[in-house]
Amino acid sequence: MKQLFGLGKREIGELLRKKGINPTTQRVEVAYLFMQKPQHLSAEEVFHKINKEYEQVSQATIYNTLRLFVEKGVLRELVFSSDRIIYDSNIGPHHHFIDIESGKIYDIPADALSFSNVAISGIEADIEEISLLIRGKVRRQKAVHA
Amino acid sequence: MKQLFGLGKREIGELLRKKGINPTTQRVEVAYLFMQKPQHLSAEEVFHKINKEYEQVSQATIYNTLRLFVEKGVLRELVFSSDRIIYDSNIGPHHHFIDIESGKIYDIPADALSFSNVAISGIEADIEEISLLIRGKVRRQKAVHA
DNA sequence: CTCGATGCAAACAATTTGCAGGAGC
DNA sequence: GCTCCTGCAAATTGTTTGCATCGAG
Repeated sequence: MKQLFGLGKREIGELLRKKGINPTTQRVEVAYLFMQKPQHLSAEEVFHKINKEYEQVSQATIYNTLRLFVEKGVLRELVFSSDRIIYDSNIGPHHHFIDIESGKIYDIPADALSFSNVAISGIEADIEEISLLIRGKVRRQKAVHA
Repeated sequence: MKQLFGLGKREIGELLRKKGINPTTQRVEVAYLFMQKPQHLSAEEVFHKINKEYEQVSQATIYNTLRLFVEKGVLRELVFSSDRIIYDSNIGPHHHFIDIESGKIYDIPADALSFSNVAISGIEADIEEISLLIRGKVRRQKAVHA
C-alpha cells in the first residue's frame, strides 16, 4: 500500500474510489488536506483548516468523514490523550514521538528503532500491531515533519 | 518506589499518607481494590466493583479519587481508546499487550523486550517515557495476570 | 467547631445520530 | 426520481464541577 503525498484533487478522488469511498466534494476536501503531507490532526483542527480554505463543511460531516476514512484505511486513528482523537495521514508502519513541551507529534520511521528481540514473556500471541510511543522534550530537530 | 500488592486496609492507609493523600474511608476502599493485585480498570469498573463489596461510593468520588491517585502517583493512567481511561495499579516501568478478541490487557515486564538500540532518527531529545503497545490475539497464556 | 471530603445533580466536551433538505446520477 | 450525502440540532457518553451537607478530629 504505497502512499503518495501532494496529490491533486482529482487524484484524491481516484484514491478514495479505490478505497471504496464515494468521493464527494467535502470528502475530497478533507482527504486533500491530509494528503498534502504526512500530518497529525484532530477533528477540530480539520474543521478549522477546512473552513478557512474552503466554503463550509459541518462538524458532523467532518466527524463522519474522518470515521469513514479510518474504517476504509485512508487515515489512522491515534489516541494519545482522552480528550481528542488524532488522525494520521501516514498509514504505513511507524512510531511516534511527542514533545511534552509543544505537544507536537513527530513520526519515527519504523526502522529507526531496532528491535533485536521482541519476546513477550508469558503469552504466546499473534501480533497485529506494535506501536511504540516516546514522550520527551525536543532539543534539536533535523529533517522530520511534525 | 517499591510496590507491594495484597496489602491490608490499614497498610493501604499508610501508603496513601506517604503519597500525601488523606486516607478517607472511600479512598482506602478504592486503593484497596487496586492493591489486591496488579490490574487495569476503568472508572466504571471501579464504580461497580466498589459498590458490590462496599456500601456506596458516588461516581463523582470515584472519578475524583482516581484523578487524585494519578496526580499523586498511586495509579497510572492509560489511554488506549478514546471512550474510556484505564487505571493501572502497576506504576513501575512495563508495557502492554492488548488481546484484540477479549479486550484484556496484559502487562509485559519492561525487560521482556530487549532494545538493542533506541535511536530516534531526525530528532535529538530528552526522553521521559517510552511506552510500547502491542495488539494481537492471544493463543496461549502462561503465568501472566490480565 | 472547623475543614476538607462526599454526593447529588447540573455542566461540559468530544463525538454520534435522527432526520429533513439537497446534490448528483 | 432514487439514493446517498450533508448539515443542523438534539442526543449520548465519559468526565468534571458547584454546592450544600456530612464527618472526623
